[in-house]
Amino acid sequence: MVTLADVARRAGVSPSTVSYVLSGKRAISAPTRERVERSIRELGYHPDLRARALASRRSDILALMVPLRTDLYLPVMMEISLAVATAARAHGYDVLLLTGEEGPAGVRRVADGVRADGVVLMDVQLDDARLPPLRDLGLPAVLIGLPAEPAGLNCVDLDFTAAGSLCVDHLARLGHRELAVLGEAPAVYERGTGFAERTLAGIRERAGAAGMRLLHRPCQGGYPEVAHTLDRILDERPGTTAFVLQNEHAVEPLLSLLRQRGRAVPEDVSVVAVCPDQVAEHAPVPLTSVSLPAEGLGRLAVERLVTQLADAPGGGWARDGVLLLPPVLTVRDSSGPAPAPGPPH
Amino acid sequence: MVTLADVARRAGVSPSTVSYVLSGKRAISAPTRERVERSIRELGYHPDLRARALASRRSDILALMVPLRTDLYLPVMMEISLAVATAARAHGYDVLLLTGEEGPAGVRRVADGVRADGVVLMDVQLDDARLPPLRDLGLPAVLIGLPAEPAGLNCVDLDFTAAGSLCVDHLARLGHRELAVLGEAPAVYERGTGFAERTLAGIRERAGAAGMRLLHRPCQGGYPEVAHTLDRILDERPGTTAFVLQNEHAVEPLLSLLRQRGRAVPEDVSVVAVCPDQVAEHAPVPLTSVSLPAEGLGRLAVERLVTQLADAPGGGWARDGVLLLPPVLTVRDSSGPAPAPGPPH
DNA sequence: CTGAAAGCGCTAACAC
DNA sequence: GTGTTAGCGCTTTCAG
Repeated sequence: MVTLADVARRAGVSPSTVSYVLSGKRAISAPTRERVERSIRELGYHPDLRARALASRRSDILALMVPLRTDLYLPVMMEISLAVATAARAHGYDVLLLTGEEGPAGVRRVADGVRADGVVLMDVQLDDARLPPLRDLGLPAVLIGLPAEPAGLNCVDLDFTAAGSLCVDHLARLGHRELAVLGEAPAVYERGTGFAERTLAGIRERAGAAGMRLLHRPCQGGYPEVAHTLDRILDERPGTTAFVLQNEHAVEPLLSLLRQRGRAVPEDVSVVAVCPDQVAEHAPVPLTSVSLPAEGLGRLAVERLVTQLADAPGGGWARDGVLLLPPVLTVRDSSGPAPAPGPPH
Repeated sequence: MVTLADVARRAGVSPSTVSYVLSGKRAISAPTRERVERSIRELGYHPDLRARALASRRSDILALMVPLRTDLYLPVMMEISLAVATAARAHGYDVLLLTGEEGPAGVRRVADGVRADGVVLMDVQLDDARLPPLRDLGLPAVLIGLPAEPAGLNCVDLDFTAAGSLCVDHLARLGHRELAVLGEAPAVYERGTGFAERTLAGIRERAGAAGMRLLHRPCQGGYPEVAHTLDRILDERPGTTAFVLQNEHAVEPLLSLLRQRGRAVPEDVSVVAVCPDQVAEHAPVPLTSVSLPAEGLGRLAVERLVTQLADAPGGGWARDGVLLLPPVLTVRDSSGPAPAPGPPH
């Protein structure tokens, strides 16, 4: 293995000079730099990142903790992960992949072993067990999601409350008065995943303001489950003309089933979803939707973390607090004017 | 930060003794070990992994290179990634996440900087640009997928050829004589992704042996594309009674469209897919399928890599060559006896 | 069974 | 503008 000392010897300079040429942390005369660079090239030298990490006390590694659940919509998680990896590379960092399975212990492992300079946490629960160790250990972190008590934490997320409101606004303007929400799986609510409830809150608030009737039913993905839930809804509120949808697993089934039940989209009922654009675009009926900006969230998380690391090398705390991205609604083919009131189906 | 030296001092032993207690690499008397362990506990000592990596010349990190493509079925990739992460942890390794975007340069980065002890490569192309650096640098590696020239490489994959054959066997036994293959997107074939062609080869071979007529059409996912391809197929071969399907993005559209075209599954046409079980189970009609063992592949890859690292610390080469998992077909609701020959639809 | 000491390869004061 | 040198915290010979 070629070491920095080898390079220095061959260039006839001291090791520190080579180091400084590499880091740019002090001025080097042109001829010296030239010789060092030639030496590096000729020897095919590459710095040993482990040694650098030890000596400099920074590993240039960011840890990313991704959920390990099957009831979540994997593509979104994957997209965020890849965005994090890509953004991290763009800032000179590598990414260490931790599974949510590890929980708080994973956070400790990383902090105690000094494996990473900071951590990005995905799938943050309202009362997330990983937060206490994070605070105790002072590990620089950014959360994707919003816990119940975000004080002193650096969080980024979609403004789900506003997203919910936006969906309702759109439907209200189209004249809809009877709204049904096909929610996330019950497990998601029980677990205390904030986004589901925030979306609902936004929907509720705006539906109330607009004088709409509202029915909310949690719903697991899959045909049988959606069929059951849909039938209950239509039974209870036959006049329902609009659906808001948050569970990506329910998109296909819902559209399919509505057609089977003889309700045309968007002529008879409108459907609006909160989901990734890709899902909305590729649905049987392209969906009017508020997009879930997976890529943006990942990139943003990294940028905030990198900033934090630069500002306070060695464990500074969040300076920016919570950042909620404003939702954007794209009108596609699944929403239209409420049908003229007539005899129930 | 608590260091090993602190622990040693407090326990009244030498640093090396503490190190040996930790590594178990030499016998330690019970009382000594006891004092060291107490000292560790009381001080809350955790070894600095960077220092350990430098001194021991192993980082206990595995690199994982995941594709960064949108035309691939992300859930499979995600599942493999998580399986790799989980398996790696079970063997005491952390996982570094690299994106395929980095290509050969990524492999070099890891090897040159000694960031990881080995690497797992996903989405391997027939003529993969990452393989030359891998061979040159002697970085221990396992590929998930099968390149054109696997000599000297450690590869794991599903036996896609056998998977194709298995699908055809099943359909042949049910009496089908006219078979259509809805293939992967054209881009996938062009790129030289081996699995698509291997599946097709298996299908071709067996269909020939069984005297079946066979039509293959590449097909991108999405409703419009599948609709177009399906119509072409039915136009060209109205007597088609069986479909084999490999592109997960085409599952929903195909089933939907068949229904729209008045062909009942499985009464009029049978559909068999090569896809993850989860996709097969959650389709509108649960699909008879050969499962894509994402989790198994990930775990297997890690196990082989770990073995390789243990056998030849510091860059040993593959010892086991190629391992292809035998395919397993699960009969669900989408396949049935060929309909009695009658007038075309 | 235990200790002393020489590194691992790089960084960053501290000198000049 | 450059060199000297003491670490970073752990592992691992070599001695005993």
